[in-house]
Amino acid sequence: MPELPEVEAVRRMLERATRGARIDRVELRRADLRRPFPSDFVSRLTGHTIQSVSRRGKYLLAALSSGETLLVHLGMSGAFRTERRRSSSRTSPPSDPHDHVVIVLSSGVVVTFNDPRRFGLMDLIRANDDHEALRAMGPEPLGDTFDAMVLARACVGKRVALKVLLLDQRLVAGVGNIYASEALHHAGLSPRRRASTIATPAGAPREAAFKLAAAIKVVLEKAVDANARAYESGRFRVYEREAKTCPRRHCTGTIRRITQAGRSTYYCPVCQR
DNA sequence: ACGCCCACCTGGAGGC
DNA sequence: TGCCTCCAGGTGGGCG
Repeated sequence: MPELPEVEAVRRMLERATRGARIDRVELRRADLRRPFPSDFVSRLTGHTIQSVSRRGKYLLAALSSGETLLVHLGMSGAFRTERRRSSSRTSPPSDPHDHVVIVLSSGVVVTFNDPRRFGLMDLIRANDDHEALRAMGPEPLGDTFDAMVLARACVGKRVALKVLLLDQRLVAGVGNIYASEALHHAGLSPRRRASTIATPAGAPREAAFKLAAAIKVVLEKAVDANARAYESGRFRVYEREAKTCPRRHCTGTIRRITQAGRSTYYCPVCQR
């Protein structure tokens, strides 16, 4: 599930469910996800209040009253669910073998992190600089700091395919395999095109860079809105639509699936150049 | 520095 | 029914 729009939906849900509540109890069901939890993870959470839940790229950041921040990445299959604690029940709530972390809040809300593939990540940091991925992360695509100039400068001299570059979180934060395909289709650009071709050697944006920067914003904004209304938004223009007719008006192409850097890319060879 | 490959892990879908 | 293969929306380490 989780690229920027889905992570943003989770952020909104978590903020509503947890903001201002104190963490009364933390239950760790295993010692690691993709990496081990900090050894003092439980004690550094317990007793502190969740002040806000923000997002950076695909990471969630819960600011705690202790001054520390709980950092969460959902990986491929991570998900949170929240429920009210049933008062006086001594039996544990229904759980699944992939419920790895259970956080009980003073408000009576129980937040459970479930992650079958365990590609997720949880850590505690004091500042954003404490975490390598955050330090190196590119601009937020929906903010003012990301535009065609930034995109073009990052493309200078790069022989990688555009699609592959879009997955690099150091270029722009939060774009994943689905929205990379979607943005390229929206921009009318081939996913196989070398990144360097959208900028001049000096790093100035060509027409394609303006189109692509704008397309990234439009596609992600729409998905954020759609996710805010209903969780599984589900309608993509090219992703998982191999052999279907290209949805672009007046285009008669057929969507193709190719593999780039080991991942599926979907595109229309007719209208994406 | 760059670009490519693969490993990390489980589960679901589809073929035989 | 079962067994096998392939596929999955992310990351990062290691290699040439």
